[in-house]
Amino acid sequence: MRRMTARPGNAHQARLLRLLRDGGPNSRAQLGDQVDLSRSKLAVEVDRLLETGLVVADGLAASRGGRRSHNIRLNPELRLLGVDIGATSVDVAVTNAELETLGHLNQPMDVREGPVAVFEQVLAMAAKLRASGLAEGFDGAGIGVPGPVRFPEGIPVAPPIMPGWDGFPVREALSQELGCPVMVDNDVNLMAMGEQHAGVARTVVDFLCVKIGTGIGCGIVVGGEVYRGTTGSAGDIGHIQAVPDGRPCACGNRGCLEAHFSGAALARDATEAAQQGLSPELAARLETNGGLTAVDVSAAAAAGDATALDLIREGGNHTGQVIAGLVSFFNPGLVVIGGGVTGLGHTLLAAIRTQVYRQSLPLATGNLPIVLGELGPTAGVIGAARLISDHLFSPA
Amino acid sequence: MRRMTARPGNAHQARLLRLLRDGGPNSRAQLGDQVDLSRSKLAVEVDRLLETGLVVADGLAASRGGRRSHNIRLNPELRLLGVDIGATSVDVAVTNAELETLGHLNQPMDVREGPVAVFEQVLAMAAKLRASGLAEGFDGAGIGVPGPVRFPEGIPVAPPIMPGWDGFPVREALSQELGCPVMVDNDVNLMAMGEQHAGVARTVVDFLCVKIGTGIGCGIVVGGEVYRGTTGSAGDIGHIQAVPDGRPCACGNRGCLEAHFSGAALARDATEAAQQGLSPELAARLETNGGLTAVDVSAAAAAGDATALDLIREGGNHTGQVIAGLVSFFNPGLVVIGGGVTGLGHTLLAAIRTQVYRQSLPLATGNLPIVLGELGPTAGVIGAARLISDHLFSPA
DNA sequence: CTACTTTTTCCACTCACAGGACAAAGAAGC
DNA sequence: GCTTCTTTGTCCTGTGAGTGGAAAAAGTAG
Repeated sequence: MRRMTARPGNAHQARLLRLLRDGGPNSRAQLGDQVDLSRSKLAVEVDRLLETGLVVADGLAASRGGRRSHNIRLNPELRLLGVDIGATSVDVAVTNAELETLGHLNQPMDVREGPVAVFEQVLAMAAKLRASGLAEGFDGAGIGVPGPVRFPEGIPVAPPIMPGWDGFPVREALSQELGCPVMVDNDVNLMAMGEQHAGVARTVVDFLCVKIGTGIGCGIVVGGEVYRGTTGSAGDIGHIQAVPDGRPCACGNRGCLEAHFSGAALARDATEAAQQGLSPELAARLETNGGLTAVDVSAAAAAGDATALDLIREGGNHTGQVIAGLVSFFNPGLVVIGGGVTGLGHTLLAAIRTQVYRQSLPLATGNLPIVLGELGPTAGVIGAARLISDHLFSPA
Repeated sequence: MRRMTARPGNAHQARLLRLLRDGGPNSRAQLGDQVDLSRSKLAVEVDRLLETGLVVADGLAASRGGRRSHNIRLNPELRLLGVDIGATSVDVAVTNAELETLGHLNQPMDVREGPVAVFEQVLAMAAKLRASGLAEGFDGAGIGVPGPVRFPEGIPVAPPIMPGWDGFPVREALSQELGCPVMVDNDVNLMAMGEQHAGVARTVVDFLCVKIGTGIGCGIVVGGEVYRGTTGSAGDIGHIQAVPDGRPCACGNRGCLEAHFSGAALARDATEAAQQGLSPELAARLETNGGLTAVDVSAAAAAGDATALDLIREGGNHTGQVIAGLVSFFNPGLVVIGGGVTGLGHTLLAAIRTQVYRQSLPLATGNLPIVLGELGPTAGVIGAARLISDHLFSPA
């Protein structure tokens, strides 16, 4: 199939495309109910969209008591690529234009190997998905990277955990390789967009999305739009001080949240506890695997190991303390907790909730849900697909 | 003069009104350079605005090398009322539509006396300004109150330091009394709008405005618009924990920023220091005035009193610590420090800067100015006038 | 006084859009 | 099977907004 290069010609068309993306197939009449355009105008715009090939007719809709309407849907052959680059692994997924995941691959990877090696792997994974018949090519790709990004240009800036990526023109390079439009963003922002599109944050306009993985970051959504800050580093909460004169952190300060709780910190604490003989459960796992990760702590906690539970609780307390401050400041309508450590589940959540509800003022917490993300590892790739679809579905 | 009741009829007119407000008198041709409308269209819209009386012709502009253009300006008889209600005093000012202050009154007041008593005083002050010939009536009024506000309705919600104000329909009541449109907002948000309109934040779109007065609050501006949060309590940073297991706070927790540094806390600490004989300077002032306020500390510091300087430095450290966290999270392009304690000046500023620059990451602080507000006590009333003018200058 | 600019008005032409009329297609009731 | 009513889709015309050219008005520069 030849790739679509068309873009909506005006704001009305963009609006319609987004309605079809978010609401699935729709009859012309139903669309008319949602957009406040005259029937004639609507017909003209829909016809134009049909001409571009971005949308297609799709049979007849059920009758609403009179003549049956023709269904309209986004071209089911459109394909978007969602890439979520983490610190230690990468997710690549193919979606249709309605952002339904058609195929998903996850592979371990080390982001420190640099952009060239990583994108070689990403492109190979994309090729694999293509080869399996899911796509013949891509109409757009969204890329998430674990660090701050100069958003308009799609270039990482001074990313602490990604040596070799600073200034690498990710957007341009991948656009060349893939032959389609590409947008790049921080992985945390994409997780927020994913949960907003298909997860727990569907109905909220102002919310925070805290991702606890190798590091800790926070996606900020204001009025339905991701807020990125002046230099693209908004949400970088890993280095907020959680413990005065606490542990030394890689950033040079002491007591940073990330130094006290994150995938990396948790693994280190667990190893230490195992070596000190505090936890037979963890010691056994250390013996077996030759090392411990957050997943081991999670499993130990699930098995009722007291030390593992303590570690999680303590980390949750620190995280909750920082989040409590953010809640007072930002007054969100929802806080989503996600990332690799969601396996820690409700022990973590309970600790965070306790801190936030105790420390923030009632007006801010009164009706504030604090929940785990719904999408798990797919949040990032769905958010990536949504990022690029937002771009494709805006007037040219 | 009969008050203007007209409102712009469409977005173009609203745009023109705001240009005239922010840029002062302008020729038709200059306006044309800024709005991307055809000459004919522009002429039509300007004519309509002239008809409504919102703008008036104002002689001829200087030649730009050819025929001289007619000047257009906002009707100089328009009058806006800006009211900034603090915890212990109230500011009332009259401005023209270009938000130039024509008259300004400040009186001590206790917000705890409740809305009825306070508004009696405010209305008397407004009447005084009217009587002095500055205005014959008001075309709109903006009101700032020291607590969270349900913005659309203009009603304070659960304000901690304003007993008796919870649920009081400020907007409706004052609109009745004054006979003009009224908008109500948190005083901190108004200070931010003031500094944005006429102060240090003129060129920034994302910034924070920290107001240290009786309490501590923070105005948040995102993309040029004030962000108020889900329940209107965004920016309420006074109860973020600054010191673990610190001093007890009125809110029931310990270690809140406000308990360790604010106008009230500073006065208390100074009194204590004076009584313990740590500072002859402060003791003398305590003797003279029978009590100490932040102003006394400020004066003592200016006189070189070591204890006063220490108090300010320590407070600045706590404040800076909290702000450092907010900077990491929000990545603003500017931080403005204002409020009653700006008299503490550069000692305070230096302490805050030290903490922020030390604790936040370089990407966020690299190009981040932290400055004192430029407008002092007029920031609030100018912001109030701007709030209502934004309302008046939007399509009906 | 002439040549050139800038501003302003005037006017004809285009184009988007709303909304009514009508045809097409189906549902519900008899 | 027939009639009546509802919903959907198409066509068409009138209206009003807006553009851009032409020319007049009012300057400046030399």
